[in-house]
This record gives sequence, structure tokens and C-alpha cells, in this order.
Amino acid sequence: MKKVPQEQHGDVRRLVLDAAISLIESDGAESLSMREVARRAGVSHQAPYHYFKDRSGIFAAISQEGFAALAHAFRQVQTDGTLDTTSPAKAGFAAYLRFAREHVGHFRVMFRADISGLSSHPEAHECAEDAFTELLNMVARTVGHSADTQDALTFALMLWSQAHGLATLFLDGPLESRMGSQLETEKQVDAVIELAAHMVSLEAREQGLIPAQY
Amino acid sequence: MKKVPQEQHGDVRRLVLDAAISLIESDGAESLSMREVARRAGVSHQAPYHYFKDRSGIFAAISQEGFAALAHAFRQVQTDGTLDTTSPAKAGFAAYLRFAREHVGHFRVMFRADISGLSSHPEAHECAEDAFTELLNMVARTVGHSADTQDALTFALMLWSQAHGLATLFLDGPLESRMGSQLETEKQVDAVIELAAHMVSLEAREQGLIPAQY
DNA sequence: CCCTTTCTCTTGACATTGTCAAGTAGTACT
DNA sequence: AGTACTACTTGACAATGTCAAGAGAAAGGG
Repeated sequence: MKKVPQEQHGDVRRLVLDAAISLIESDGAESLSMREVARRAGVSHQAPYHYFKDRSGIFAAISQEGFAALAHAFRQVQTDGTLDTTSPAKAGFAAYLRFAREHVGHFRVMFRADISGLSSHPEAHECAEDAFTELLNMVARTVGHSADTQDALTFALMLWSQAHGLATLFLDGPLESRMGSQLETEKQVDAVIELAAHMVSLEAREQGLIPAQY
Repeated sequence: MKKVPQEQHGDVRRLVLDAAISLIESDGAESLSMREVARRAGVSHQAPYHYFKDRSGIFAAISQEGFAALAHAFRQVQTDGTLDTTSPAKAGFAAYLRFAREHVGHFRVMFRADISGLSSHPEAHECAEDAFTELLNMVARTVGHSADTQDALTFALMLWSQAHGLATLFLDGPLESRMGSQLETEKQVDAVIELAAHMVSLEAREQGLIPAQY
């Protein structure tokens, strides 16, 4: 029943996926071509179809991987102590932006409903839900009230929006030219994070959610 | 020298553009086909090429139109008194989200570097710059300090990020399923806007930027 | 009134793409 | 040995983006 030359199996699949991701990073998701992916992976033009139903299947797989990684990043921030030593909001923002920068290919796909195929690929969708749940946990933990209230949800959405907007504006937005060097951009992002985190602690303090020392 | 059956000229161009926009609204920018656009506009498959250099040319035109409309929306909010009667931040957020909802087709294109062709189409780029300048003006006006300081820039970017993140998450993000009805979604967005605006006024008050009555 | 130019759009052709259909070589299990 | 399944490959097809070459109308000058 099992036969599994597991190694080779994963091999081509991984090759295809990585080729796709790197193509997306360099040229954007728009112009991703199945055949080019196959060429880069060194296989026939139909090989990818063995692992992915169609083009949107690849996107869904990338999306799924991305959300899994994002959830992992969220979990890591919660366990590595960063949340307790510095401003929790700041740690969260920084983690989100680090994720976006380090997984550009994934990030470009994950949040595009027309491409990611979350609605038609339940596994990918589930990973997205997981990531969101993890975000809620994080918010609940740092902000200090239960995760299932309406307020917590609103708070989480607001934080996510802030982080997500910053990431997308700087990744794909019309800002590259306005910013000068790479380094300057980074500084600008940090400044925005700082400001946003500061606002969050003001709000949290006013709501009496977290101790005042933050 | 001038010959100009101006009316017809704009006619086909408009037809093509509108067909493209409505296709993007329904199917996403990804799957926009030149030939389908031509078909919908009722012209030959090459007619669009008379007005737009290539596929990316259409996207650039849509992008340009979008940024012009966004700049206009910003200007309108500044002159219609909304800024003075309610919380300025809230008015700004609401305007941005209204724009996104009412111009989905444009919005989907404007903030996608791989598609919008801002870098290669200077006119479109200029409109984007205009919109950003208008945003800076708005921030300067409501927050009450000069528009060219580093602080104002950071503040503007933070506000834009917040609004933009909210818009993209709700337009294309992985939230549709988590939210129930359309109406519920709207309520949720409003709640986030309210929260964000509240934080902004806390911050502004702490910085001594605006009078306390907001 | 004819000639030329220009503007607006069409027809035709071509390489490339996504994807369906039909193979084929190897491994696993009976 | 035979059967079934995996992991591909080769081949074909309609559709797409775009280049090249027109066609027809209008405008302007002589």
C-alpha cells in the first residue's frame, strides 16, 4: 500500500514549489508561468500537474506554506520572551514585517483572494485560519483579556491591519521611489512601527488592559 | 493639425477602460485578458492597442485614474467640513475605505507594483505622488503641524498603513469566511476604524498636536 | 478635385501559455 | 508472472499577448 520513494517524491514537488516561489519573488505572481516553472525545475512541462491540480493549485500550496510559516512566527514570538521584554505590540509588528520581507514570494500570494485559492482549497484555508487564531492568542496574551470577546477581535483586526498595511505598502506600494536607499526605508518602517506600537500601548493603558510599565 | 472627432476618440478608449475595470472587479486583475476586454468593448482584438501600448499600459491607465480619484477624495474630505466636525482620523479612514469599496477595480491595481507599472509609466506615477502629497496635507492640517517634518511623514505613513491594511484585508484578504454577512463585516470595519481613530487622537493629544476636545 | 498624411481601427499571423489525453518506464504487492 | 500504481513524459489544442500590415475615413494643401 505504501510505496513511497518519499525522498524523490518530495524532491520534484519541492523543486517545483521553490522555482515558483523564486519566480514570484523576482517577477511577481502575475506573470508566473507553469512551463517556466517546469523548465527551472528541470522537468517536463506537465510534471507540475502531477503534484498540483493546476496553476491555482501551486498558488494554494504556496499560500498554505506561507500561512503555516506565519503561524509559526507568531508562536515563536510568544514563546521566545520577546513579548515580555519589549513592547509586545512592537514585537508583533516587527515579526510580521520580518516575515513579509523574508517570504516575499509567499506573502505576495497569501493575501490575494483572486490567486491564493483559499476559498477552493480547504487545507490552505485552514492554515490561514490557524494563523489568525494564533494572532488572536497573541493579542489576548499581551493585551491581557480573553480571546473570544468582540473587543479582542476588533483589537486583533486593527493590529493586523496596521502591520499588513505597512508591509504591503513597502513591499509593493508606490513608495519605493519616494524613499531613498534601502537603509532609509528600513529606518522609516522602524519609525512607523515605533509610533504604532506607542499608540497601541496608550490605548491599552487607557482601557486598563496592560500594566502601565510598558 | 488638430482633427479630433474627440467624442469618438474618447469613446472607444473609455469603453475599453470600463470593460477592463469591470472585468477586474469581477475576476481579479490576474485573469484580465486583452482579447476579452476587446470583446466586451465590442471592438477588434487589436483596438485596445491603439490606446494602450500593451497589457500593462491598461493597468497603468487604471492605476493613474485611481490615484487621481483618490487624491480627489482626499481633497474633498478636507473641504467638505467632515474633518472639523467629527474625528479627523475617522473621517480620513472612512474616506479611504469608501474609496476602496467604490473603486474595487482601480484599487486592486493601484497597489500592485508588478502590475500597475508605476515605475515605467511616469504619468501614473505622478498621480500616485499627488495622492500621497494630498494625504500629507490632510495629516498636516488635522494634526496641526507642518507637512514637511519627519514626524509628519511618519504619522502619515502610519495612518496610510492602517487604512490600507484594513481595506486590503477586507477586500482581498482571508477574512470573508470568518466574517458572516456583508452587514456584519461592515460593522466590524467600523469598529476597527473607531478603535484606530481613538488611538490616533490619544497619540495626537499626548504629542500636544491637537486640541483635547476631539 | 486629387494627393498625401494622419488617425482609428481591422485582419492575419506567430510564439507561448494552460491544460486535456494518452502514453511509458519503473516499483510494490500478490 | 502479473497486476496495479506512481511518477513522470510526449503530443495536441484552444486561447492569449503582441507584431506586422493593411483599410477606410477625414483633413488639409495644391
